[in-house]
Amino acid sequence: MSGSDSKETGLETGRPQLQRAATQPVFDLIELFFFAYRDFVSDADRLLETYKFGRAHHRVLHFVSRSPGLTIAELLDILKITKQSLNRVLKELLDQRFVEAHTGIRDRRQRLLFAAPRGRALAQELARLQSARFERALRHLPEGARDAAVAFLLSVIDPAERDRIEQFVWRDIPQDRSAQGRSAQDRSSQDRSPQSRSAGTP
Amino acid sequence: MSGSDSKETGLETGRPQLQRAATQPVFDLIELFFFAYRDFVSDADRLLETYKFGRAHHRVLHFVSRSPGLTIAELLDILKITKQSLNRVLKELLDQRFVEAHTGIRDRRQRLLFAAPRGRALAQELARLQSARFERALRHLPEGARDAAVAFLLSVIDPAERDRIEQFVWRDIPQDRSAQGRSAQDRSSQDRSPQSRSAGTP
DNA sequence: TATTTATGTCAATATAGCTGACATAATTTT
DNA sequence: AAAATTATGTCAGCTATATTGACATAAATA
Repeated sequence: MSGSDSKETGLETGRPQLQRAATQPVFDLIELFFFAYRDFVSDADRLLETYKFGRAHHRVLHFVSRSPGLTIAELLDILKITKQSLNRVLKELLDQRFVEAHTGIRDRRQRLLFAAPRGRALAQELARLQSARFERALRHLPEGARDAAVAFLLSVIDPAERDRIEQFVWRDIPQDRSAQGRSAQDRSSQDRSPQSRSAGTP
Repeated sequence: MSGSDSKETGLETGRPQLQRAATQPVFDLIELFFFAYRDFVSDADRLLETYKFGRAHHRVLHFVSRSPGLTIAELLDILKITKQSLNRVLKELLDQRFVEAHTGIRDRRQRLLFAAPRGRALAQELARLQSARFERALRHLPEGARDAAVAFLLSVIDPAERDRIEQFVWRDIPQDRSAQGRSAQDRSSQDRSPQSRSAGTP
């Protein structure tokens, strides 16, 4: 499995990148991804502290806010945690009225989750903070950097998840107030790279 | 959201961006970053399980392996955790001989950390796994996607940290065996950081 | 010599996750 | 209608990762 590669580099020889790629780890991407993510979450962390909330609360609040009417099962599927883990933080968000749950209409077993006003406000502020970091980053990057970043991140995601996530991220949100965004066509217009889309690859 | 783009994006114009940026969160980047990172770490997680190690072990092993002779203080500075937190995992890595510590020569209070053979092997395998994800991603992206990703991630990092990290990531590694190599794009070769090392950083 | 530095360690606490077992109500199947 | 399945909740206990605070020791420095 591992080992195997030990001496052969093909790097010094100035070989084409492809070959090197296959043998030499891309340390820079690995490390930059780590550092970038660490700083990315730190913005929100600081604000959350003032509410005595953690990252788990943030994630729940974010996705509930982004998807009014989300069910527990859907949320679990997005977060990929157990219901016991979810329940702890969700309960706090419910108790403190950052989130509301309404019994499902079609299926009364379900609980449809909605961000309450204060939850919406907090979610918005958190998103604003994190957006600011990206905006600052993009401001100094060349044209097309945003699309390139989107395409890259999307490609890093598990192919099996990619389509679902893509749909989630750019779907039309059944939102009531805050400005809405991106429809399918919207995207295709300014769209990202050619084959950046999806794993379709196969 | 970020939606609006096509028209008021400002990206194309190069400047007005400020306006949109300030008002509409870039939900896509926020969410894609979250999902991409989640999948990124999951590769390593699976392998680490078989050793009964966690992410904390991975990080320590990775940076020690990448920086033979790293001191405790330097490692703490990279990881941004407390020495108590570090000590728990480091002790396990030392006990199980994935990492070795040698008394410093210039300063005998210091412990210089090195990856032992098994540690080097594991670190390499972990890096290989994570690299594979990036390689797969880049394979389907247009020319220049790698540079764009690097530039993006770097820009997302706190400006205060950026130089130090940049130097860390692309410096020449005092490596003994495994083939070395700087990336294709090759930064203007910069060697050891001016102030990167040590906590000296005021 | 006195102080500072690099590191280690003990104890208590918090957060975020996990497994397993069991409970309840609502829906679906038979 | 009874039985099975589904959506959700909950109790209990465990783990991993992190924190703060206090204190200890050896080596380097002032």
